[in-house]
Amino acid sequence: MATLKYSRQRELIKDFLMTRKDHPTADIVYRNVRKQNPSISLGTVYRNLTLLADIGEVSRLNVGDGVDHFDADTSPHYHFVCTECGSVTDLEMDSIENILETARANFEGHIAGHVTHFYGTCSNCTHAS
Amino acid sequence: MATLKYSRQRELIKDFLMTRKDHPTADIVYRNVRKQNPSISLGTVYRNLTLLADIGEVSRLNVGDGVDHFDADTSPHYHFVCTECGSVTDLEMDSIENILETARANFEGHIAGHVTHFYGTCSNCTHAS
DNA sequence: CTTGAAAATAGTAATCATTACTGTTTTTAT
DNA sequence: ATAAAAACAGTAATGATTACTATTTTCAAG
Repeated sequence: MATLKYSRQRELIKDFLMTRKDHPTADIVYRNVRKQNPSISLGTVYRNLTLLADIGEVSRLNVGDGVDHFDADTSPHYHFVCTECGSVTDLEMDSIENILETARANFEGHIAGHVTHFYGTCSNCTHAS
Repeated sequence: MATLKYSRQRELIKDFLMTRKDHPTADIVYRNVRKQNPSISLGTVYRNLTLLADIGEVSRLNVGDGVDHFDADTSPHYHFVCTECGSVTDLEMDSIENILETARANFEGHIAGHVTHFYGTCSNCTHAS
């Protein structure tokens, strides 16, 4: 039930997200998609981002800044958050999925996954003094 | 400047938090502290939790459920979030701080720390079918 | 022990991200 | 072509948190 129907708005949102390697918030998506479709509503952006996240076509990131970020790259990777400028970027690094074994070692219950992000000062902000 | 002055309310909040090993939200702190001081206001609870977090006497946890949790135990440790019941508990496990080295390996910038929490089904919810 | 400036409070209003609602428009299977 | 299901635009509502304000506490200095 609830068969998915085509929506131009959803396509625009997904397309925009794929052009970005930073991780925009719903509001940033909204402001950009409006350039192609000035009458799109913020609610539509939210609804579609949630829908896309639910069906696994995008992922929703919570990095503790009070706003959700969205990423069209759903492959497993890690993120860095700059505490100076607030930017959220991908981190090229080896897998740390072994931490799941560490966590499972003496836990009564089922550990399905983990949420990890790193924070500090990005190279831009480090050099900007 | 801004010398800290004693406050009975702040003491009640801190004391309550120390009695709990789960990680209550501001609202839960509020509802409990009211038992000792029925006239305390929610704003006071928020302000003091923020203040205590700022001076490092408690830590603020963001586990992605849209509400901040607070922990009187500021020593480094990890948390587990049950996706069934929403409970947030401590995880007895070895250090995974080595992931910082992994992350720093080829990153231009300064990685100061990481935020990690695990999720899944707690033992209660696993057994409850 | 007073006292007054700084800090904190209670209560309430405001903010901000997000979700819900509603009447209208699109999509698409038949 | 058509009509039920989805989606939409626009707007109202929600919920956590912060800001504001007049009043009360704290506490160092006289």
